[in-house]
Amino acid sequence: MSKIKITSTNFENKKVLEEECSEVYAANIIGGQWSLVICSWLLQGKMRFSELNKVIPNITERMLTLQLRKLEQDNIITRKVYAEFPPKVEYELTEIGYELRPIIVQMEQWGKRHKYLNSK
Amino acid sequence: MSKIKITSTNFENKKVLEEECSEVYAANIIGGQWSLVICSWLLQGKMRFSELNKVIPNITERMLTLQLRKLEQDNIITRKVYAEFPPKVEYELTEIGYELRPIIVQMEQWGKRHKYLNSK
DNA sequence: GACATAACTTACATTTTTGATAGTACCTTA
DNA sequence: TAAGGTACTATCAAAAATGTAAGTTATGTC
Repeated sequence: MSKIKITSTNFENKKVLEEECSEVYAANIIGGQWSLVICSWLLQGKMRFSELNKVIPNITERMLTLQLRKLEQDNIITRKVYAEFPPKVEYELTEIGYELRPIIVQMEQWGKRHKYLNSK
Repeated sequence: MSKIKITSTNFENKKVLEEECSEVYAANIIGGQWSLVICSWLLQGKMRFSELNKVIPNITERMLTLQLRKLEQDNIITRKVYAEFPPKVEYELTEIGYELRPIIVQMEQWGKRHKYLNSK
């Protein structure tokens, strides 16, 4: 996360692929280890940092911060800071963020089916 | 790829998440850097190793092999070896593999829309 | 003045993924 | 006998992602 060297072959490969395949472009945006869980929760409405931290098992504050920053950079979520004490920050999906819903729903269904088939 | 330490925190986190979120489970299967491109091509029908190598820009034989092996392990593709010379190996999506189509299509559409919005 | 709280940062370590390069086995054709 | 095609493997190195643990900041409360 965050430190992609723009001189690396890996970066170059991703760039080329993203240009040619929009599905890879999408995957690179929502492909972080915790991105999908975060988005899933946010589909139900905005949440605070601490709430996300609570409902997502095992994520560290560091990783949560990193993923939220990336999602914000990619315009998937917005970040709203309240001038209160103690601090309060709310995260919410953007319009295009909410449009991830059908993808997430389908992935969930597919995942369930795949699990089921593999358990037979 | 391939060498996940089952004692690592990362492994544990993935396991727990996959159990709770089928969409994360799905993402872990199709989330490799090249998996989606491979699947996209295979949606059009079976292909040989060398054909995939040709149409996918910049992928190395090593990475192609690794990804194909993983997809095979996960029952997304089948591998058929012909007893010919020169060697001929064909890869084809399984039934559940073909069922990725709607996901891929939607990710592609979403990706395009996202790109468009971000360019404005 | 010590302590708590929410939302972070920072520095460092480990794990995981990807890349570069060279080599292998097998058979066929020149 | 040598060269060439196909589908790989093996080794080593680099880059990228994730995890651990300890701060930090700003302000209210006891």
